[in-house]
Amino acid sequence: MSATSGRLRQVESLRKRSDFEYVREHARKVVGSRMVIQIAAAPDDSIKMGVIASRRYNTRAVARNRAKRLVREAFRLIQSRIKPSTWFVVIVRRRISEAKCQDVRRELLTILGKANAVTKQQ
RNA sequence: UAUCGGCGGGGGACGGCCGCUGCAUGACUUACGGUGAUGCAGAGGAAAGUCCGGACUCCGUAGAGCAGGGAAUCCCGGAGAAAUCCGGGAUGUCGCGGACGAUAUGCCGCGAUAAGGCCAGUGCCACAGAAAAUAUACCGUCUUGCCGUAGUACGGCAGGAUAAGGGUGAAAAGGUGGAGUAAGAGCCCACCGGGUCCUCGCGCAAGUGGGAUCGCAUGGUAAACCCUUCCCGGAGCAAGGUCAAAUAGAGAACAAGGCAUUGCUCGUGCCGCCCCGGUUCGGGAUAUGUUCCGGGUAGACCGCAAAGAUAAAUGGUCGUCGCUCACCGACUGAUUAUGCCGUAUUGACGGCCAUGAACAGCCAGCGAGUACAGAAUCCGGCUUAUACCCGCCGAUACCUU
RNA sequence: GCGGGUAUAGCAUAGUGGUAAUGCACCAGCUUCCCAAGCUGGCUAGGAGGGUUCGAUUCCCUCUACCCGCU
Repeated sequence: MSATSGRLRQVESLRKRSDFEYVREHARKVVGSRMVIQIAAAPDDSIKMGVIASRRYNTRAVARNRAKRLVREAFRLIQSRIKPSTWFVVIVRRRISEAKCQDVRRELLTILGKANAVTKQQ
C-alpha cells in the first residue's frame, strides 16, 4: 500500500482544478497560525493533499516554492498516520516563512488531529 | 591606508540517510498518472523586468498612398541575421578651469552629449519688466512751443527726437574703440563676430579655410504640434494542430406489427405503424431507438527540447570542510617611547639592552554570517537586484615624501 | 506565461509646462445645558531615480507597486 511507505508523489497530490473544487465544496475548515486546511472525505480510499501558496502569501516565487516544499515534506513524514479516505488542501499563511521543517510538521499534525483525521500512534 | 561609486570575472565543495521529476531497459500487476529494480539527466548570471531583435505558428497581403509607430552629427575598422556591442578619430553644442580685469567672442585643457530642421508654417515663453518677437519710450538724455520767476537757469503743460545708461528677467535684439550728433544710434569707419553666394582650396564626410557680398531686426523651445530622410503587415505557444465524452441544437438514413402466398425460408403484395376518433376529414402532441455527417466544449496528446511541468520536479535532515566577520589565547615580526654610549652648539644621526601596547602574519578555540534569487516555446541583446572574494578605474578623507 | 493599463492629502476623485482644486475625514474655535447639524479657520499630496527645459505633477527614459484581460 502506498499510504504506508512514506513518500509523496503525484498520485498523492490533488492535481486537477475539479479536485480542488470538490474539496472546497465538501470541506471543513481548520485554522492554524501558519496554515489553514480544508479537509473533506474522499470519494475513494485514497489520501491526497494539495497546497495553495498564492501571490498574496509572497510575491517572490522562491518564497512560494519554499513554502510548498516544506508542506509537502511535512506531509510525507506524517503520511502513514493519516486516516484513509481523506483529501485536504493546505493554504499557507505568511507566518510560515520563518518556520523550519519540524515546526511545519508539528503544526500540520496538530491541525489534522483537530480534524480527527489522525490515527493513534501504534 | 580606509570608505564610497563604476566596470569586468567568480558567485561554495564533499559525504551519509530519507525523498521528487523525466527518459531508457527489462520484470510484476494489470489497462492505470500502477508497483518495486537498474542506468542516465535534472535552475541562473541574472532563470527576474518584458524594454528591444529574431526563430516558430496562424491570419492578412497586386502595387501605391494615408493613418500610426520607430530611428537621426560625421567617418573608419571589427563581431552579428538583427537588436546591440567593441575600438579609433573628427565636428558642433553645453559645463568647469586657464592665459586675461569686463563684454561679444576666439584659443588651450578636462568632462558631458537621445546632436537633422524653429529665416516651411503654427503654438507657448508664468512672475517681474516700458517692452518677450510685427520690437518697445518707465526712469533717463536731448529738444520745440507756451506759461511762471528779473534771467541763457529752474519748474509746469503740450509735442517731438533718442535704444548710449539704469532697472527686470532664464532670455532684452551683435561686441570693443573711434568718428559723428542737440542727444544718440551699424547712421558711418576699423577690428572681432554673423548671414548669403561661389563649376574656389582642403577633407571620404560632418565641416573648415579663402573670396565676393549684405550693415547685418528676424531670440528660446521640436524628450511642443510639425517638416525632412530612412525603416516597419497583425497577433502571439493561453500561437497553432490532432483525437474527442456528455448535454443541447441542426441535417440525413434506417428500423417496428399483422394478414395473404408457401411444408419452411427468402422474395412479393395489402393493411397498420404517437394519442383522441367507427372511418376519410379534423383536433392535440411531435416523440423512441440505431447509425452517419458537420461542429468543436470537458478532457487527452502534439507543439516541447541531452532539465522541463501544467495545482507546476530539482527537496528535507545530519555531518565534515571552505570563505568572511567578531572575541579570547599562544608564537613570530616590526615601529615608536623610555634608558645608556658615541658624534655634535642645538636640531638630529648611529649603536646597545630590556619591557609593554597599537599593527601585521600564522596556529588553536568559540560564536555568527554565507547574498540576489527558481526555468515554463526557444535563442540573442538591454535594464535592474546581488552577501562575499579577485582585478582595474575614479572620487573623498588621513598620513608620508 | 503572454498582452494591456494605473499611480495626486488619511479616503474618493479633478486638472494642467509656471507649487495643485473639490468632497468626506482629522484638528481648533464659534454656536448649544450637552451632542448632532451649521459657520469660520487650519492640517496634510503628484510612487522612486535620472534627463529635456529658464522652469516638470505634466514631456522622455529606467525601475517599483498595484489592477485588468486571455485557459
